[in-house]
Amino acid sequence: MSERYEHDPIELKWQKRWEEAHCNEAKTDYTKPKFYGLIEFPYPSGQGLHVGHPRPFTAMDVICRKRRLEGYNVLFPMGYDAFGLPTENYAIKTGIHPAKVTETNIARFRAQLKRLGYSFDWSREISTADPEYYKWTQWIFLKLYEHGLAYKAEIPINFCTSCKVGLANEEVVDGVCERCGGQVIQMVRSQWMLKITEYAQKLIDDLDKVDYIERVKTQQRNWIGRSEGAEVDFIIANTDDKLTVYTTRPDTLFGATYMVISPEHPYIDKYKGRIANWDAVAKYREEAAHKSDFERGELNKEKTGVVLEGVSAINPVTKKEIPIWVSDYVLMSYGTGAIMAVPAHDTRDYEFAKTFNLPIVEVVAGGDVSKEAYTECEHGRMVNSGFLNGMEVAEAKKAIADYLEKEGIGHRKVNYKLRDWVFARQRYWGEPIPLVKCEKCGWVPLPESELPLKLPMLDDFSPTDDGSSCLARAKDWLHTTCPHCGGPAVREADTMPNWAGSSWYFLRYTDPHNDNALASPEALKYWLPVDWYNGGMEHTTLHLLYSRFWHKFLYDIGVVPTPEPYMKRTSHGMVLGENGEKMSKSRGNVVNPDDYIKEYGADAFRMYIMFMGAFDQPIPWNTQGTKGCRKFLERVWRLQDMINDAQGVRDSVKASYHATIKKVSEDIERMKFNTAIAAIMSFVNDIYATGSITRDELRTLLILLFPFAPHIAEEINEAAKLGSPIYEAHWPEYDESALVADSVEIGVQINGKVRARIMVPANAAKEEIEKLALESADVKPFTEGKTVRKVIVVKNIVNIVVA
RNA sequence: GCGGCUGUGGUGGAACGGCAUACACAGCGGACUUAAAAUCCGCCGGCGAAAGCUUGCGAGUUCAAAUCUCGCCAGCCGCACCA
Repeated sequence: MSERYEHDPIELKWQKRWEEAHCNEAKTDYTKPKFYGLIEFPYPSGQGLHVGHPRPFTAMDVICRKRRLEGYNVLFPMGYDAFGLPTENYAIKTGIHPAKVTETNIARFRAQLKRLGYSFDWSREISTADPEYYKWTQWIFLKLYEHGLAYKAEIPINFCTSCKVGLANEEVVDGVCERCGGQVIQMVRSQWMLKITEYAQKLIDDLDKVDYIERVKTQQRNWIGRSEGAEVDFIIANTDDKLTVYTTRPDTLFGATYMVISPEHPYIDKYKGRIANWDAVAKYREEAAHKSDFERGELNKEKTGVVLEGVSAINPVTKKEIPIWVSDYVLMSYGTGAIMAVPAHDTRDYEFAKTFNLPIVEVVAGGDVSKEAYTECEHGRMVNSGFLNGMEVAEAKKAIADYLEKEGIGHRKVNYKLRDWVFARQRYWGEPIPLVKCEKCGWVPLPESELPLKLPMLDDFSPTDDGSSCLARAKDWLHTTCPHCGGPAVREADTMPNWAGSSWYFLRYTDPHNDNALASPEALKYWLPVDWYNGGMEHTTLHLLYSRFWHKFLYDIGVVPTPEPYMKRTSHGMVLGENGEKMSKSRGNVVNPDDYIKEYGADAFRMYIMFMGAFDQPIPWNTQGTKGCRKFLERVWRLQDMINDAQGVRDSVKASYHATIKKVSEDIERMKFNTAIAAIMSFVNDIYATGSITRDELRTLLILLFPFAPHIAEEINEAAKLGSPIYEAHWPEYDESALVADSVEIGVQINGKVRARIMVPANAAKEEIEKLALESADVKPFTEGKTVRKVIVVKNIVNIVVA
């Protein structure tokens, strides 16, 4: 009898053995076929791992372990996205330096990850907060700056009037400060921006070059939000000045009965002297400043606005004078911050016009504009539109654009919803921006030799009164000399957003200890692109887009060899709390895996996290679940006592054996881990039904199990003396011919309803199956006295159509 | 609001447009045991008297729909300074 299955000693033993064998480290042999598997590196929070982390980690571990057995040189690295807000807030509260906090948190994460038996290449571990790492983050920023992709702009931040601190959107709850409940206002600051919009078209186009799951591509396309339309100039009445709008519907220009500008639009101040109701306008603008773009975009809220009295515009085609309104549903951040309102054919304009009794002029026939806006009108014909009358919408779009361009009052324009990236935070715990402001020379980049520009060691991390980070108080650090002229200069006190370090970390893994470059060209050439990147859907629009942008830039300047960073992108569903809600500290439903690992072992935990549901779907955590997988592993453990003397694979389990190899092999590739495990379970059930197992059957079973539950697989393999350690084994192949049984049962449908099941020879011709089906005793009653109109024979079903 | 997604037994889920409920969890029964646990073997969706009906609801396409299309209803995720 084998000993009882005790997970702790077994798992610790094999973790040590693998480490000593260096079997999970990527080789620098650039002649072998390579596989680069990547998962999103974690933010090392103070709470340690929660059960959501292991889902993608285990999945990619399964894939990478399989790839190694298939003979690939595998790079499966791990690191930490270590800069961030919670660590800094914790430091403000406790006075412990964020670097210290980060170090402690990383140590905990590392220990937890190692305990789970992941086959990470620990020799390549990185942290974005490490100066050796962020040196290159700063280097990339300087390259962006050098190529004109970094610029300063006036951008509002959330500012708590009570704490005197800049707040992240997340920290603003219902318009007030999350911490103190104080009033939050929008405060405009000059901040560094990155021109991601310059890459908008490439970021859309190159989605055709990569193998991302479709919903990721769709979400990226929608986020970038390309639209084709026109910019149109409206003359401000009684001036030579013009107000430019962007519209995707220039064809409806004759229906523009008023205009709306954003509360932040510069024309409000420009025409202050002429605005008769200035007090009302100023008040409205003040109120709008307290709302986020998100709140302002809420459609179901009542439309608000105020008209500019004394300032109006001229519709360039009807020549009519139309009013200009200010409303917060128009955002300064999209288009020109001004719109022409065509209430007959836009839902928001329609509601606004109804609220304020503005004229509604139908310009596309087909709807009923007395009831609602007619927006789905691509095939409608133009009316009330002068020279456009009678045209279809598409035709009218072209005609009006030609007209605008001919008359010089507008032009075709492609617009993107994508906005440039605000690349500055008024925070301490981030990468310093390596620029200084010289009185004489303006903004001057640090020379590469001065990188990394390290964060100064401080004791007090609280921000300053004006919303700057505490770096603004580190005078010794802040005041420096200009690298250009040697005169006095001041460093940038803002730091980079945490997205910076994560935008290129996959490059560093290829050559993590390189002092001379972010990675050597040889390493980049061999390892790139990442073959398979798995991450959460929540990162689809920000992180994934930001890192594609940086990569494309680095490609354009010759630093990286591929135009796209990731060949394949898949996404896992979130692990929700037991109540079905997203796990969060505030909801109090965070589950820590430690307890489960302790009680059931890492193998059982890993199996359950893969077995619990479809990988791409969100799933609530179930405390009971791990137990079932533990029971299964014990069932596998007991196979040791069932080994017989037979050789090879017995005929009695041959079909099942080969089917299992096929199913597990294919399902891992499709990330159908739950059904792969179900197949292994079924095979074990089949083995139990025979009462014994051969050594060859067991060895194969353990190899199939190894990606999911590597420790127990190694242990049984060793204890039963089945051969070399499994990490040195080859992934098994299956015999297609062994899969087919002599005869198969197929269903017979009459008019689409299953009425019978018949046995047919496995390789029977369609005609033969049809004959057997029609002759079946169970089928006869349904066909008697009726005409058989049609018989469809497919794979494992026959459908007989009778009438 | 905008964008993405989901809806199948008591529970988690399975099902290239082709026999709905694989594999598990829970439950029930049997064997073993003085007994219990563990283990092994088996049963196990609902409604209906039955024919049958039944994959959130309602239509459609098809020889055939959980799967495709449209419309509802319900829920989840993201929305640019959380990571």
